[in-house]
Amino acid sequence: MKSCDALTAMFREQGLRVTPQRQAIFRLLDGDDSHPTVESLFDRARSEMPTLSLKTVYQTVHDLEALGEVRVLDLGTGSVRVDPNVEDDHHHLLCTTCGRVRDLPVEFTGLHVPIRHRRDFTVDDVQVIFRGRCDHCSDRI
Amino acid sequence: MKSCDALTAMFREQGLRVTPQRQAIFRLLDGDDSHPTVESLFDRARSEMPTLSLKTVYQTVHDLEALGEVRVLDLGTGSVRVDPNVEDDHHHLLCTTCGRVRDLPVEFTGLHVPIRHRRDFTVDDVQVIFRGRCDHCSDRI
DNA sequence: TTGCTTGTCGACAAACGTTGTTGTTAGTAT
DNA sequence: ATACTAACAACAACGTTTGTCGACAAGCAA
Repeated sequence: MKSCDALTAMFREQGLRVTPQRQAIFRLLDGDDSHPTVESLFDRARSEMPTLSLKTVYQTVHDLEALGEVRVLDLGTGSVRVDPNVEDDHHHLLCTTCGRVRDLPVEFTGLHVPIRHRRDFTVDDVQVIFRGRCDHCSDRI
Repeated sequence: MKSCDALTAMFREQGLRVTPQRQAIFRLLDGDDSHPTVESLFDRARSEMPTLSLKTVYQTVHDLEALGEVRVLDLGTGSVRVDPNVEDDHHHLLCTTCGRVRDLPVEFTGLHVPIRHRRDFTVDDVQVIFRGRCDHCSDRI
């Protein structure tokens, strides 16, 4: 994701307005590698801006996604997660116990659909999800 | 997934009762490689058993999952999908336009977490999702 | 069969994450 | 400063999934 200033310029350029609400969300996402849910972003933003609505957070996240500045992940945890890291190609480790997501900055080779199965299908994107348990959760069995 | 008869025996063995509703669901899932949603299973089952409730379908699907006879997939399409193919290790092709899911019966080599990222994490399962467009959807742009 | 026990059914409603609606506020360009 | 209009907060609705519960039916023993 670009810097808050760059996002501000980019939003203006697209005819999108830069409001205090949006700037707060920019700031929260900047450098956040915890893959927060929209709800948790909302909670954090609301502590400094109590009247903020959840809808606004969703809207801003969708705008950022449309501009390619964040990626919205659905890893089957019940709610989507916001990943501001769109610069580096990466995959994800998901702890099925606590739900935490970690980036896996590795590019796998050979990850393509064999020709005999590729027929009738155009691949845009490959996503690899490693499910398991982080040690924090393994310890507390 | 095993045959309807085998499932019947397996359910009884586990102390689960075999009802006409469950048998109808067994029959619908047997040989179905369309990765139906619970809702679509419900619709089809209801055409031959109008009083069936959606809850019963969910319950039966979860029972089948607990016995390891189906896999419940959440590919971020908004609803979970039932995959009766648990015999062959496989991944999935997902059409982001129509939502159709296709099996990809390929085993990728080299799909493991590099040592330096594996620390603090125990991997149980790897899932690869190829997103794109099936030709049926590419044609109708 | 009969009766008992226990798990299941189906109707209803609620939980959850997400999106639509609406009148009002406020960012932006002129 | 003004006008235009997108974005806001508040609220309600949506779709998917789960909880509750009385009535019922499957399975078992005799």
